[in-house]
Amino acid sequence: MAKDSKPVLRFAPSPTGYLHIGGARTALFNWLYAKRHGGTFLLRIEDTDRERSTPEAVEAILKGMEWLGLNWDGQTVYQFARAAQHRAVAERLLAEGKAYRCYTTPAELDEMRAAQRAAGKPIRYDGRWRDRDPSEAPQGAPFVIRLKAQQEGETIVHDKVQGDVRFANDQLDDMILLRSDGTPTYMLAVVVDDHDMGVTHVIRGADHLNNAARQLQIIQAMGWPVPVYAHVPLIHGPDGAKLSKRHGALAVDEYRKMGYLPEAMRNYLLRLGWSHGDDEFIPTAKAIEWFNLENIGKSPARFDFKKLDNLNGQYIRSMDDATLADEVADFLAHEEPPRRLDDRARQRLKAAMPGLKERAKTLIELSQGAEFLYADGPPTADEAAAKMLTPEARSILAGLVEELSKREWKAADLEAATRDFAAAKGLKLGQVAQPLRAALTGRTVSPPIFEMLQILGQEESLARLTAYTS
RNA sequence: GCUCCCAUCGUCUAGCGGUUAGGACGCGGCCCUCUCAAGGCUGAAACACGGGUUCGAUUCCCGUUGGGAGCGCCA
Repeated sequence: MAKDSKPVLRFAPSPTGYLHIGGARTALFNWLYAKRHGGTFLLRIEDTDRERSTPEAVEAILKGMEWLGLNWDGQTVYQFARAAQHRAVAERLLAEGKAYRCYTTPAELDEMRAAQRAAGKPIRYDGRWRDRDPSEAPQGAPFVIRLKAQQEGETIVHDKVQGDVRFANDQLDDMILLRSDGTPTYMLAVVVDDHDMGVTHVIRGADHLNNAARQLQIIQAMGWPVPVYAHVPLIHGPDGAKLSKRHGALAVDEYRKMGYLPEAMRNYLLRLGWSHGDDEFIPTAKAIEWFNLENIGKSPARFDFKKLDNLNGQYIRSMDDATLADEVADFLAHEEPPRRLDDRARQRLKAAMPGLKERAKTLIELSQGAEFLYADGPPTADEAAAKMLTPEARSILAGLVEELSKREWKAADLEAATRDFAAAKGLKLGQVAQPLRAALTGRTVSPPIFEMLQILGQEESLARLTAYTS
């Protein structure tokens, strides 16, 4: 990268499954770096595996990126569409004597690997066609094109996260560039695409570190500039093993359904493997300002829902009430089946939000905690609430309703009335407030009850309370 | 088997030769309190092991052990 030019980043998932949490973090790091340096963030779908790539997976990846707010620049590049360019590079390498045709059959390769395994030898292509004269080629037999890789010296990957990683060239075999059906392999395709797209920085999972050395050999053979590499350690499950569906390797869409906020996800993912001193709460603007490659940790991290929950709760609390109310309404509308809140429900939701939001870690908890606001009439009491509404409690409630009816329907007045009532009866406030809560909300847990009385209004509140006093 | 990477509280991490090893999540206690939260205070909790280098190692080097990734005509 020239000193004054802007970096070009890319996220290059293969559409063989949904966008999982590891891919999401890789995308986030690329996106942040591009934003930080005023660069470009591209998206390339690596769909050269025709067998396993699906349109559904492409859709899921695009949706996931959008939900996470990771917008990319320009058109999405589909790798398969660029096969001709990939092939041209292979042909050029062949013409220059930097690649060769290999006629080894899959069966022969299997046999070779089995023998190597049995002998405890490293498993790699033995180069049996590397130096053969083309005239020895079997007529009309299928062949692949292999890179005539450097065999001496070493290939060094200068990595921003891993440091200088050295590979002895005799450990790297002659990789396939073009398959026997003429289609390019991943190794060739990435290198050619990154070059053609002007990619200057490659931030990707550490599972590609070994590949980097091989890709470097192609880059060198072509005499192309080498991008800056940053191989990010993988994310592990809670048990330390590779992340799988068992733990956190869910589609990012699942996190949406679990009620997490995109910004909280970004914050959590960022802190998983990257740090900025003791900072934990890092809104996106700060993340863009602070993100760098130097502070990416070298060891794999485990996914922890508890911490995500906490962070999500912090974001919920920091949001303004109107936005959050819309967020909840939107979340409910996406449920199966969808639930639509009418205007009154929305107004109550917004009004109750200050009390609601500090009691929820996810949108699910938030919407459930507000359940009693959505519809009129006495809510169905849950088990604990029903148990609390004993005959004694009901008679206390009856007395309270009488006092409340005389007051102005304002939280402070209602609370004063209730306190007076409790004092007069020789009861603790809780002995009155809890039955009140149970009758009004159907729960034993709720936001401050006097505020809820005010939000529900006199008519609705009394309707709910008297349902238990007659 | 071969190559490569990693190793600080249970988890995420700060630390970049000399610190009472810091923060966050989670967990315990106290305070606040109409419930539950939130908030405040507080407690328990870590340098994997063995050799070096050094006046001095969590920090630098080597090894061991333990994790992980890769070794396809997959990406």
